[in-house]
Amino acid sequence: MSQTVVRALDILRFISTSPRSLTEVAAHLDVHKSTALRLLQTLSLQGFARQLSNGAYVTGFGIIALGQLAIDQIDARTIAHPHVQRLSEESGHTVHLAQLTGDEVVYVDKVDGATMMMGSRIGLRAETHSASVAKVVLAFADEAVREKAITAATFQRYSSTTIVTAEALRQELSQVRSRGWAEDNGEKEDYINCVALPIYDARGKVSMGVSLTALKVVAPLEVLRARIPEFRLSALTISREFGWRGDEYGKH
Amino acid sequence: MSQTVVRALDILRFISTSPRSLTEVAAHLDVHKSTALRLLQTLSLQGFARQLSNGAYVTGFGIIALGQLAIDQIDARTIAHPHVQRLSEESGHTVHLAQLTGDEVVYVDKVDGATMMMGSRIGLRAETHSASVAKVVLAFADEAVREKAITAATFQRYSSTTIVTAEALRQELSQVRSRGWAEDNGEKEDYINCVALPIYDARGKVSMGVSLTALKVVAPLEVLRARIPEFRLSALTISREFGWRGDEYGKH
DNA sequence: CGAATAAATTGCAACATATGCAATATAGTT
DNA sequence: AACTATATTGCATATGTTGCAATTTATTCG
Repeated sequence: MSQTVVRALDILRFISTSPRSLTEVAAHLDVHKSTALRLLQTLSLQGFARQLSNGAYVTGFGIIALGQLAIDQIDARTIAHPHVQRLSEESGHTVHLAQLTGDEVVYVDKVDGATMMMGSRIGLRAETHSASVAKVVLAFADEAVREKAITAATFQRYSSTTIVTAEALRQELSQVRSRGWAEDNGEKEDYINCVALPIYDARGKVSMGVSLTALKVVAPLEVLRARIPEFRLSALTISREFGWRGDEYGKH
Repeated sequence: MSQTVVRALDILRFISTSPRSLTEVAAHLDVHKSTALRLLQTLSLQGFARQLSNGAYVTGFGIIALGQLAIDQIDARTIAHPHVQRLSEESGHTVHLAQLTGDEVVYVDKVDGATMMMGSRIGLRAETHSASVAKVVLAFADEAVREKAITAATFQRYSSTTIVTAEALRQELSQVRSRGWAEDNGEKEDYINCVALPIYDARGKVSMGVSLTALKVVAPLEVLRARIPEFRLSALTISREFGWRGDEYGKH
């Protein structure tokens, strides 16, 4: 583990949250200002950081370019994107595609609905105990993977409906397996709800999920539930493109 | 300048082009495999790289997340985006916004037109000697900045119309200043053309440009030129939002 | 399926680099 | 102009990175 590299990457994360002065960066890393300065100089020369006219450091365009290339490289996204796009157009809602990576579920695609732009971000992890795409992927994942994710969950309460214990999450995931889809009833933001379906691959495994998200005032949970039959057709089509050959979607 | 950090960032750029094995990364960096492995392990643990099931390394989701945050942080983009979006919708063409950073011009926003998706990427630099947004920004930039950019240009020939000498570029930029807009007549890709206008800021300076891009078969240069009067209104509006108070757009 | 080959990984001592200190330069405030 | 705060640089040295050798794992071949 390279301490110097960890520090440099930590700087990148720190300056991505808001413009930061040299003094702030040194304090954040708990190193001497000359050390922080040399790391920032290296990052800047390489295009990964840049200085505003007031001296503050922000993320450089080199990161943006790499991020864009990385998004293009996500295989799952290439295959599923036309479906995600169409689902959003047809439903008018925001559609997310997320993928299991290690023991967390990460957003890999997203098309915003007509009425709103959401705070979720490609590249960020979906909350294990609230996000419906995380629930649906973990519900159908290997038990070892599921338990590891549950153990790592923070169970931070965001609203009155947030799941805040491991046992409650296990029960919820059991329900997801029974009915074949996951829900988020305002558990992260109390004015947003969504439903998610699993995507099966060639081996019949689930490592991806797709969700429909909407403001409650625009489409309450019942409205999203009513869309599940047609949503399931899309999820089936996506699954088939990933090589799934099962007979009964959502039931095995 | 931190050699270790430079190596790590070089790895990030290398693996962003296609999935790479440990052996390839070590050869690329010209270091021992154990050195490359430790750097890759550090990047992976920090979420900046990840390993595919076959052992190859690709860009991690941490980079994607940072790239998305960085895009959100670009002030120019926040202000100009509604206009860029509207311009693309109204014209049906791809619209780019680019900004001078140091001595190069970088794409900071882009909305694809109805007919096609383009290869240009937010975060990447616009070609100094061919891209119309680069020409328009440099034409109206300080002479010192312009000369530095011209000196650094590669003048690589991409098509029969590419500008390949510094003197020819200076003449081109002089013409841009005279008529008030820049053009790319298939100079990068011979089937694409575009026109670009400067954006003035509160001090009457130009550090941003906006362009309309189209396939020649869809909209030849004459068609794009014909759009300049209305395009100029948009560029004026954007300039005013950046605080410009001049009387005669494009003429001072 | 075992042998051979190639790639990946790890422990550890050497040494090259990253580090903090002190001095200096620059910017901002009173 | 004086004072304070922030940023920057040269340099000696402490320490973290490095490559080597050994080991483990994966792949290929007969």
